Amino acid sequence: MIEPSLTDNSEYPSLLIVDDDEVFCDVLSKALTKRGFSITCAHTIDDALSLAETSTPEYAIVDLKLSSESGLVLVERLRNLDPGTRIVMLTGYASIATAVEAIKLGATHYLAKPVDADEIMAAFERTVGEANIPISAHPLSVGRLEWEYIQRILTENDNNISVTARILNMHRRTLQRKLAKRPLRE
Amino acid sequence: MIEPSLTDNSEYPSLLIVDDDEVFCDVLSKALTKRGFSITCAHTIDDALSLAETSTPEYAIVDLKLSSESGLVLVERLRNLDPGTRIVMLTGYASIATAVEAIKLGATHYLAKPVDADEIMAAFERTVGEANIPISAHPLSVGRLEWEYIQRILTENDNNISVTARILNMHRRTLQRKLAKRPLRE
DNA sequence: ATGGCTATGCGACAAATTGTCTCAGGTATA
DNA sequence: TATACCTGAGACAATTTGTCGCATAGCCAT
Repeated sequence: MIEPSLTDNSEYPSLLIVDDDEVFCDVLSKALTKRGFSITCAHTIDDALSLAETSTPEYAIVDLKLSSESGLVLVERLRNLDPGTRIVMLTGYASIATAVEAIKLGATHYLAKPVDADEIMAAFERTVGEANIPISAHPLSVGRLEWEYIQRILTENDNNISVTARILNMHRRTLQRKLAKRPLRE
Repeated sequence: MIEPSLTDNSEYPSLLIVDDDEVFCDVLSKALTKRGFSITCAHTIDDALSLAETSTPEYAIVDLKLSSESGLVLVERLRNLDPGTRIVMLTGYASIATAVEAIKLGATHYLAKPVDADEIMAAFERTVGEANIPISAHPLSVGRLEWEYIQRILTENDNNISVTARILNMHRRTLQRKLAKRPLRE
């Protein structure tokens, strides 16, 4: 738990980091402080919300997988508190399905870990249409395709693992194990 | 179920398919006609735009990779013509970056090929949050998805097993064995 | 509160699939 | 002919799945 910046009249823009990995929070916190932000950290959704209710941050970095809950709900809440908040979703378990959800919920951008502080900064600044997004030359590997597909069906089924396993005609234990692994890059 | 347009003289909702693969357009066109849409196809951005300017479609399916250009610009244009148009972006070269951009530009959803017609329908109806009417149409099993995907990449590479295995990041021996087996039913 | 139903996480072991290495052709091209 | 690809296939180890089982938790109706 980190102390909230009670006085928001700081000359630095406020930035809330929400990630259950404390080490990650610390490292990122330092890197962004150096870049001129006033950082606050939270490790759970509840903490993040109470901090945000006290003083809504101008920027937020939210991890998708917060222990048991999904950071997606937090994106929605933060945006309800202040539609002007710029939110970057960050995750080691990135998928197209969750990226789509995050953006629909109002996230400014969605990045896959590992990222460095500069990429995050760039993500905050980015607006639609300005960047020329390159279309990947190579199709997804079969492993990655499977991951994306699983994530999509899972999302469509409210993250219900049992239901998804049945739909996909795969053993629940197997699905469990696949989800526990990190997605392949590329 | 999707309701027919009130303004259009047709009793069926209009749907514009934009993909440079003519075969794909034809197949999809038939499948969606059967499901009660009034289909128009275009293979280039320019064609799509002039068609859309004449009569803006209620729904659109846009491929990301249109020969040289990016389907992303088309999403933007279609939305400018009519913000009510529901657009699903479809692609064989999916990536998180383009998915994020597509949604920001106003696409309703973003799907990686292969998909079947029912999944596209579901995508049109899908809104944020979750829990829509879980349409019984069960999606492909992972095995089936993989099979279709492999077949597509294989065809794109002139049936060269070695090349395909490399692209798919899988061992040639494994691909060999997968191909030796039958196409999965279901 | 109790039972019924379902979802979930995870250990353990067998069954199946993959990765790896190998060899033996086949085909094209310089 | 030498070189550089492709291909199918055998053998064996390394991994991944399928199948159990069990304990816990939430929800709902009795």
